[in-house]
Amino acid sequence: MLMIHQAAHLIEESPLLPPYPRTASRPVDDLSARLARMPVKILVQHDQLFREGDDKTSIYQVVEGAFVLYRLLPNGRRQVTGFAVAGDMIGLGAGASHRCSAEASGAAKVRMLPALALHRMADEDPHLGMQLYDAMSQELAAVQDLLMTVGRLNAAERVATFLDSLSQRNARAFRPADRVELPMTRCDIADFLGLTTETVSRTLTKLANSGIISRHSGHIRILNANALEDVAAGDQSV
Amino acid sequence: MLMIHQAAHLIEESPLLPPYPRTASRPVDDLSARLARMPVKILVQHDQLFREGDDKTSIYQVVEGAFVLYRLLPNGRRQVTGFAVAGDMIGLGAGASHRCSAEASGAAKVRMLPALALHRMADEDPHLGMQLYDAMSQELAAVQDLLMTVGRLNAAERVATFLDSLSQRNARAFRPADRVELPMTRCDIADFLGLTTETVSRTLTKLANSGIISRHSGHIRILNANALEDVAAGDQSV
DNA sequence: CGGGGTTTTGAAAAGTATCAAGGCTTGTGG
DNA sequence: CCACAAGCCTTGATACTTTTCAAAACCCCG
Repeated sequence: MLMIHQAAHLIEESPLLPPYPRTASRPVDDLSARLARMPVKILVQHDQLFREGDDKTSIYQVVEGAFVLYRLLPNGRRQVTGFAVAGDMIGLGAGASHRCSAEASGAAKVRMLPALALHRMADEDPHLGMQLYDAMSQELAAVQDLLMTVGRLNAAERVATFLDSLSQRNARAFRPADRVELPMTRCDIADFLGLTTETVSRTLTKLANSGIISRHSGHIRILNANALEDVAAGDQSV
Repeated sequence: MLMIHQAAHLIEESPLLPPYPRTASRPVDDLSARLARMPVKILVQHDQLFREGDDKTSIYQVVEGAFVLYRLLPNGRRQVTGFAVAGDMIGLGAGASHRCSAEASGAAKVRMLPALALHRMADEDPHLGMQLYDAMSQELAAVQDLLMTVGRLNAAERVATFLDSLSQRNARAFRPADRVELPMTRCDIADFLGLTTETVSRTLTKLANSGIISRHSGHIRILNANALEDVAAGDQSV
């Protein structure tokens, strides 16, 4: 059961802006200020913010935790389109209904802004439209990167690319680049990369056996970043 | 060699707005009027409007012909991100450089609008930003659809989905839905769907042998639309 | 300490890519 | 008008990658 919880908790501005698994949008300046005054909703693992096809009543900004954004086929197959972490916007887009589902991958907090409020803001602030344009451009770029990864890379290249992008995200946030947290399940990663959990697992095993990474619970460590990039680029096999 | 050709040729407003292979943007209202007064550039097959990484000096609207939008990996593998036909905008996006290459798949004409002019328009017209936001939202939706197709469908489902979407595009344009033009090469289709040309060809052969389609030069005919949708949905194999 | 879910591992099967060659189209030039 | 050349498309045989099915190992939490 979802709960609304009032709290004056400021969103820490995370300085990372990776080109990749980030499919959710980065905060839009004017929006951030407005959102800071909005109520916080608390979610537990597997709570859904919304589902594909739902009316777009609100947009959200992640305060804490991580979300998995995905679409489902009638037969149950799933494509994860992105992961959203603290600072990311979820639910932007001009349509009247959500084009994907958003689910908390663990305990999480979001701020919510009614879609109507966003429209009012757009009428009043002539710059907001261009800021939203900018945010969507970045989302588009991220999905195009993912499309290339899924459409043209083999399993090892996909997994290595994924780890490398997370590592680079850390570097941008001035965190150690060699420790990569994996808050999502193998299944989430597989559905993101267009693989099966077994293939993801096997590939991680091979990378570990090659001495390129080491596995630990909840995270992996990159032992040889150059080799990882070589694998991602297809210049080295595992 | 590319040539600039002045002509007062009005862009015919094509009524189609498919959710799918359309990755290029639909014209934005205020933009259309402005573009109608811009010069027309004439291109021949394989002429490139721009390449990935080029400075974004102009944006374009297709007047005639078709364009292939794609990204390349260092090793030459290619992912086609979309096809642009008459009426579509090419090159929209907030970044300073192009994120993909655009190549004419045959003789083509475009109108070009300098990027600076677009920025000036945005400053003057407060609605333009939201219209661009809208256009990018649609592009994003199209790429997400494609991502799902490439990441989670098998070869037969991908090809059937592709043909079905082209058919539906025709229906929306009040053209016969059973005749589907294929102005692009098998290679373009393969690079769009994340397959090889051989697999695309084999799949078309199977669909033809099943009596679902018939093949002709430059187009295919859909003989059994229901069966095609079943194949696309994975409810029927070929 | 136990139990459910996740992750890893193995063996076999299926699907797609690769390599190779032949056929078809289209446009060109004799 | 026909022959030819070049590129595109199709088809076949084979190899490889990834999935599928199955089971064991691991981990976290109560």
